[in-house]
Amino acid sequence: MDSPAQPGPKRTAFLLSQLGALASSRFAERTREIGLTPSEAGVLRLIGRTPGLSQRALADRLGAVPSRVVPLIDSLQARGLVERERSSTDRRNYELRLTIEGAQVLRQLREIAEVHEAELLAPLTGEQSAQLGNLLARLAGANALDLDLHRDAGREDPATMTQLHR
Amino acid sequence: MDSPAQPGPKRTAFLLSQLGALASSRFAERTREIGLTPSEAGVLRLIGRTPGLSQRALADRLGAVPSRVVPLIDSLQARGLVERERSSTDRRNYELRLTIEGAQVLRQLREIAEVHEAELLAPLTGEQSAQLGNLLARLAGANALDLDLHRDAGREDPATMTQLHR
DNA sequence: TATTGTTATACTCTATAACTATA
DNA sequence: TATAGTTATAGAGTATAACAATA
Repeated sequence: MDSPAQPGPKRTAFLLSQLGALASSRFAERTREIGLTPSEAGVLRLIGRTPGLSQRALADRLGAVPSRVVPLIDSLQARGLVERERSSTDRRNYELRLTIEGAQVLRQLREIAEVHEAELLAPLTGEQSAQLGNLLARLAGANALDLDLHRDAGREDPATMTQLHR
Repeated sequence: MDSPAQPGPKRTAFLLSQLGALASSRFAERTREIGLTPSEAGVLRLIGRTPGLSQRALADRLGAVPSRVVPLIDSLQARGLVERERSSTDRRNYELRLTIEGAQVLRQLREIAEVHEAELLAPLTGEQSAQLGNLLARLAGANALDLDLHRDAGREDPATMTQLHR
């Protein structure tokens, strides 16, 4: 049915693109099951990590435009997962925080991420998975990938798969 | 460096998503320099591999809808890279082929892919690159990925995520 | 009646820029 | 004047479904 993979060039970069897309799409499918888009999942994760941050700061960390953040927070707020509170020191901006329910959903999200990872790497042995993780980490570091979202990974590493900006 | 103990989730799936997106976006940037979107590049590759195929067959292999293929071929044809010829056995469908120029652009595309891969994997040693290629191939095989396609972003599911190029 | 390709339409997502309220 | 947030609008990209030609 499909051609024999072969010609000259290796296809590692190609595979990386495809598998990355597959991983993103599978993760999106899982978050959808709990009523969240990947973007919303990313927002919950960032607010959980930095309670009290403003929409502007959130937009910056997402690499998004402020106007885009508005309906995102609107939706999460309408579902009771996030709350806006006017800053007492500068009434122009909000301080964003997770509600109790929001924190609970974030925990669900972390479980989802673990299951997602386990299933994705199921075809590999434990050693192979570790190897893959190391190689990818090396690539990410060398490419100065936006690990901004991952620095500080000391204790609360949320492991959300997708950000707003792709 | 790496948090060893702890139920802290690994981040391999996350890295895979991020690096895949990075690889796709870098490749898109390169194809754009020769006036092609990633989708168009994929079309050229498929036609080059299977000369004479119909738009319907192309759509199927792209995981796209036939109506989407029309403007894609229109554009490539207008630039003299692809030609439509009515099938003599079934006049309903076209047989798609690359023109001389189209074949030339396809060769450019292959060079671009090689450079792209080399730069992406530059941070790794040759052995590490080979290792990574093997691990990714194993994952792709286990997940029944179609290795002929160059997917830009999540596909695999009718209602998935947004595509990435701009 | 079924199928290939086409067109027309609508929907989704996103950015841009104008607007308000605070500073 | 500058900044946080909001709203309105437009643009790109895509799918859906009706359509014409051919089988």
